[in-house]
Amino acid sequence: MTGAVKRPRLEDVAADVGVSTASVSLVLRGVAGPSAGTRERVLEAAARLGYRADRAASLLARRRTHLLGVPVVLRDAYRSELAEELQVAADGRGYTVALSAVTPVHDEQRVMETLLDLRCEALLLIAPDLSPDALAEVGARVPTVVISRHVEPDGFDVVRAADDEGVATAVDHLVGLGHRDLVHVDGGDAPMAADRRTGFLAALHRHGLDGRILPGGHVEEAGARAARTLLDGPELPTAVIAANDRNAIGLLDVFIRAGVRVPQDVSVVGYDDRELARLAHIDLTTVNQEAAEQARRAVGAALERLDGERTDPVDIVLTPRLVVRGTTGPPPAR
Amino acid sequence: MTGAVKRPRLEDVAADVGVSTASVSLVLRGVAGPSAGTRERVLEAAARLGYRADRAASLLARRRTHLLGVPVVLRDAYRSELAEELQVAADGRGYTVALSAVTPVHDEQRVMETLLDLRCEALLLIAPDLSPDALAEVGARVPTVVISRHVEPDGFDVVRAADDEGVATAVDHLVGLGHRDLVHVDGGDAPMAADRRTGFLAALHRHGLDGRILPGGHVEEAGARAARTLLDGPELPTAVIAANDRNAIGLLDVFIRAGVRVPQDVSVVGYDDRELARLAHIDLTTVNQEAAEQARRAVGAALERLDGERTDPVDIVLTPRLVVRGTTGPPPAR
DNA sequence: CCTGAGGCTTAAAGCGCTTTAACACTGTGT
DNA sequence: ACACAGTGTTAAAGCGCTTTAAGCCTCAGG
Repeated sequence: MTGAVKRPRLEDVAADVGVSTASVSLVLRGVAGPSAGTRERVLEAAARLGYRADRAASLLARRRTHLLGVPVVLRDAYRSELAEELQVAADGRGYTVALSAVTPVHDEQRVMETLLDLRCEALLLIAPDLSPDALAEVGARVPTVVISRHVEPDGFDVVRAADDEGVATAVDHLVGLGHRDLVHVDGGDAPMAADRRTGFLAALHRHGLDGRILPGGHVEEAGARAARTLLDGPELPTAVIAANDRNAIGLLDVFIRAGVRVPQDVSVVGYDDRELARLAHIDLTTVNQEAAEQARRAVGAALERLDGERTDPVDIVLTPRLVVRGTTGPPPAR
Repeated sequence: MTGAVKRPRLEDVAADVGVSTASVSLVLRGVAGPSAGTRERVLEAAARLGYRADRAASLLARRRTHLLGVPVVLRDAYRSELAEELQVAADGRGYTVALSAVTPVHDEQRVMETLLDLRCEALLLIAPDLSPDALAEVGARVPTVVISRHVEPDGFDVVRAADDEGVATAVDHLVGLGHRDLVHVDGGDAPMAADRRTGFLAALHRHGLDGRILPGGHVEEAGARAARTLLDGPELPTAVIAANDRNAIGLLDVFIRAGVRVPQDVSVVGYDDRELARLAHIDLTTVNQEAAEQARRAVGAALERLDGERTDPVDIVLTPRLVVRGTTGPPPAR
């Protein structure tokens, strides 16, 4: 039953109160002008009639839409979480987030077009796979913020957490516990993998140590594979820093099935601090990327551009935070 | 750089070609009328100028928006996957999906309002938590389809997979393998849990058997807890059917850490067939809910209402499909 | 040669809201 | 009394597109 009760228009409210539509519009948007009396009567009538502004008409008339476009990869928990935080952050600043899913049949480009058709005023891209050139092109068209990806700002802003520092805190923690033989299972060709690799090596060098890097990937399967490789090797390292939490989960799973005790035999560190890592039976030491803060900064950066407060691109780099849980401990005595 | 190059308007294309905006509009929407010559010239000019219709204006003028609203719980992989499938299905029928996230600060009601403000013509609700009354209220306002939830259609349509049948296929499979002592770790007070419980018991009864039900929940933690309970009990069942895949993963994790072999000592079945279940080292036998098909049916149901082809509510029930993998096998010899 | 039909095209009236310039009024200072 | 600054309010002009009725041709038939 499509209760086809026509929704009330501004005009209906105006007629009810006995003022012009201009006054009603002014009151409803909280613009100064109308008297307290008018204000009150308009608000009462609007509430009584259940009036809700027609967004399409409103957008058409005013030049602003107050819509921020966010392409989202629903299969990726980290990106989904960030999208959620973006919506919260945008809401707090009076903006609405329009989400559109990147799927096998809707690539990033296509989703951005859809979002622009909806008249989003800015695009917030969460760890996009686009090339720097493609990003620059987008940035030239519409205010754009790239989130959680290390890329040179070029007509667009960047907000990210320092992956190298994040890995370094993990290294420091492990070395502090006495570990000397560390392995990093990397994220393959994922965008952030390079920084994590260099961060790993650089941190070890600072301690006068060297370390091994094992090719990995960003999903459980890759961690599992890496674990098997390690188990087949001559000697297990005393600690492993995984590319991310999913990778770490796969790693843990295979270790445990093989009878390797964590952290007694080997310590494991993840990355992302996903919900999964916090579960009692996983209890994974990991690195938190401050998603909420990244989201707030990203929305802030977009609004600065929209408000014309800034035109130069910025690169906002946050410091990740190590969360120590139960999968790390002193190395086994040799 | 907000390359503030004003986007071309219909009028610009019309001027370029030397015809009226009406003709251009007609051509661009593929409406019969304009001659082949006009058609061609308009299309050429539109492409050359990079014209894209302003959706807000277009929506305002025509009464339709071709927008379907989907509230999505980003933290829930099953719902996210369904949202993705909905977008694909809608796209195939010429509609666009507007997604909005349900977050701690945006409850389902609020998200629906946002979506309606964007002028979505229908709402597709994925396993909503709303009460039947609340759903009926929504359905009275706007064409609504409830997906993946067993609820009496009441002014809205329902598309779902039969949870009881799904569990029954799992039971049949296990009993066929020789199992006689089955346990179901349920989904607590999640909406689908009840059907899975009754399906479990009914299927066993058909085989002349009885079974135990353990209180659970829909996340890994609940499965882990249930596993500990079972390990502490007098005797392990030979097979466990979990509330869903996440629950099963938690269960498996604890079993494996305790040295229980799967499936040699105990068989485990999940529900949902999430990506995780397919991983080589998990290889979980589980029940697939045909998300893509549910999505197609849901979009179809919504469009039927929008096109006025149907006003009576429907309840479309699909049959889930058991996917046999490596966590199920014959029971241990006693 | 006139009429009517049929094919194209377009003028113009919205869609529901925002915004600006102009128009009352009041009261204040001179 | 008179100009002058507020204060409140509104008429009216869009925003960019769709849609309908009317107009203009051309051509076949009478």
